[in-house]
Parts: sequence; C-alpha cells; structure tokens
Amino acid sequence: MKVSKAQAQANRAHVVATAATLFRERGYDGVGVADLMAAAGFTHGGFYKQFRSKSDLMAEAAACGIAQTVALSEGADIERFIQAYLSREHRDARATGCTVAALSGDAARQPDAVRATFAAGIEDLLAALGAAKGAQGDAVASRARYLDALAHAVGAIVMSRACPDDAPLADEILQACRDRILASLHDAGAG
Amino acid sequence: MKVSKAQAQANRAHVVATAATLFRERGYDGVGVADLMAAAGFTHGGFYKQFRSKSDLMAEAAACGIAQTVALSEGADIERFIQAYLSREHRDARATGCTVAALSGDAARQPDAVRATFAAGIEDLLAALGAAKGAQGDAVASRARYLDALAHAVGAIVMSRACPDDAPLADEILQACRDRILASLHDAGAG
DNA sequence: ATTATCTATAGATCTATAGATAATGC
DNA sequence: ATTATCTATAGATCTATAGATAATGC
Repeated sequence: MKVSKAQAQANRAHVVATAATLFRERGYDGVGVADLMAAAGFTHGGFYKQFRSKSDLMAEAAACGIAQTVALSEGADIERFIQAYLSREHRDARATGCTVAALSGDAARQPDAVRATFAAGIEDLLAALGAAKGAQGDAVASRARYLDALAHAVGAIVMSRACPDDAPLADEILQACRDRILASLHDAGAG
Repeated sequence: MKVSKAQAQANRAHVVATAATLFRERGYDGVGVADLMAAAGFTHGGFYKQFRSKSDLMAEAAACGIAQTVALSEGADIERFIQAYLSREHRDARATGCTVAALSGDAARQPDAVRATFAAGIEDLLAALGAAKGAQGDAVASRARYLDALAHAVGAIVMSRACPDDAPLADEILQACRDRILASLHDAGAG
C-alpha cells in the first residue's frame, strides 16, 4: 500500500490538480474530501496525511488553477487572449477556465490564506497581461488599465454564467463586454 | 401555535427577507434550512409548508434582494449610483449589497429556476440604470452600454471581495474600475 | 523502522418528511 | 374542520481522526 517518496509527491500533485478542476466546476462546498480523493483515485483517509485541512487544499488548488491560465497566456497576443476569455467556450468550460472567474464568489467567504492566494493569483494574471504581445503604456497607467480590464472580463463571465444556459442575455453580456474591453485597449494604444 | 392567514403570509415574507440577507452573507451552501428558520424566529419543520424546497427559496430570495437594490436606484443620479456601487462600503456590506455581485458565482451552479430569476433581476437592474437621472443615448446603444457597465461593476466587487481584507489590491481594483466606468459613461454622454 | 495509504468511525451537519398541537375561520 | 407551526426523526451527507496494513528506505 505504501508507495515511493517520488510517487507520493506525484500523487499529492495529482490530488491538487484534481481539486483545481472539481472546485471550479462545483464550488468549494460542492466537493467533499471523499469525493475528491475518489476522483483522484484514492480513499479519503489519506487526505489528512497530505494536507492539513480542506481549506489548505483550496489555497493550493487556486494557485494551481491560476498557473494554468497564466501558462495559456505565455507568448499570446493580448487581443486574442481577451477574445478567448470573453468567449462562450470559456464561459461554458468552468472546470478548466479561469479560477478567478469560477471561484472568487466562493473565495470571498474563505479564510485569509485562501484569499491571499487569490490576490497573488490576480497579480500573476496582471503580470501575464502586461507581458503579452500588444501590451502598451507606461507601467503605472497600464497596471490600472489591466486591473480594470481583468475585473471587467471576470464580471462578464460571472454574470453570463448566472443566466440560464439558453438565455439570450448570457451571450449579450459577453458580446457587450468583449466589444468595450477591446475598444478600451485600443484607445490605450492610440492615447 | 397556529396564526392568522395574514400573519402566516407576513411570516413567509419575513423568511424570504431573512434568506435574502443570509444567503448574500454566507452563500447558498452556507445557510441551512434550520439556521435560516431559527434566524427568522421559527423552527425548521415549518419551512416545507411555506416552500417546496430550498432552491425554490433561493429564487424568491434573489428576486427580493434585487428588488431592494432596484429600489435604492429609484430617482437616483446614475453617477452617484455607480460611485456607491463601487465603494468600499458596498464591498464590505455583502449581506445588504447587490445580490448579483454577492451570489452570481453560487447561482451559476443552481437549477435553471434560480438562474432565470437572476437573468430577470439583471434586466430589472438595467431598466433601473436606464431610468436613472443622467442616463443617455438611444435605446439600443444604451442597453449594451449599461449591460457592460453592470458586468464591469459586478466584476470589480467580486474580485475585490476575493482579496484579503487588508490587501491594498482590493481597494486598487475598486478605484481603477470606478474611474474607468465613470469615464466610459461620460464618453457616452459626449458622443 | 518508517510511512503512504487504507478501513472504519466519531460527531456534527444537511434536506426533507411524518405526525402532534393548538389556534383560526367557517 | 382546517391549517400554521412545532417536535422528532430518517437517511444522507460532511470534516477529521485513530489505528491497521504493507511497501519503501535505511
């Protein structure tokens, strides 16, 4: 039943990755420790040898999920990134999409350690936006600009997901925000 | 133990209003039926004579909460409304603030009946924005504009709340978005 | 000998229902 | 007689812990 140290570390990482997906899909309260461990291929008793508590895992899973989104932006064009973020595909793919959009509402009710990870993740996303192709402006102005664009994009996804699947309003929100965020970034380029 | 029909109806409305507050504060999964009924001054057994299920109540509570926000905007100046929405006070007052900002993340994982109530509530908020003093533009352009502004404002509150209480980033998000949303509305007035 | 994982369980929840109680409304 | 509310409980969760098992790593 015991495995090698290297395997144990890989197993732990697999639990974190599984949690990053399941939490985004069902929310923190929607995934039990037993559920999660079964999905990762383990029994639930082992969980507490790997993690101090469920909320410790929430923080690790958030960092893992945000790192996935940051990795997607590596070398990307900023306009394409915004287009993809505000797409129906992203809205409909909660389990693999942006962690900030999927779990900020839940995170707001979690302990400080979880929220600190979200704040750090938002900083990472900002840095990724600033490093993307097509990014512009001086450092101070662009920080406010990208912070604004990120909140704007997160709001669009969050509100769109709160609508029924077949509601025209859900797509209308994405389109209105996509048009305006892109226009806003172009203004920044011109100004 | 029995009360008059009028009193029973008042009691029911009180349960809905209590739920509208508690759900915003703790999320749908964070409030049990027994919790809620105790907070409203009843025992939990009576709940199921008043509501078919917990998710039926979620929809009623969302409608109630959004009506409160719409009522706040009656006769209000649109610039002041945006200022108040993007304030630290609103961010820190989850229990009495905007239901869309507080519960959209949770609502996305709820049955269609709950999400339909959110979509209807978003339409009500749009209508309220369009009716506020200082609102401008033709009907079609202003619908997209207000939809965009609402998602933008919701995103700012949601992301700000995901940060630790003492994180400078939390206030920075509000300020960046407040500046840009107001500028965007002024552009609309000028154009 | 150490330890990663498993089985089993404690103790506290949760939604929903059944049946008793007592006041309204005919 | 009807019914709003209460008490009590079923059955299913949930987080976390204790102790057993069996393979690693010295």
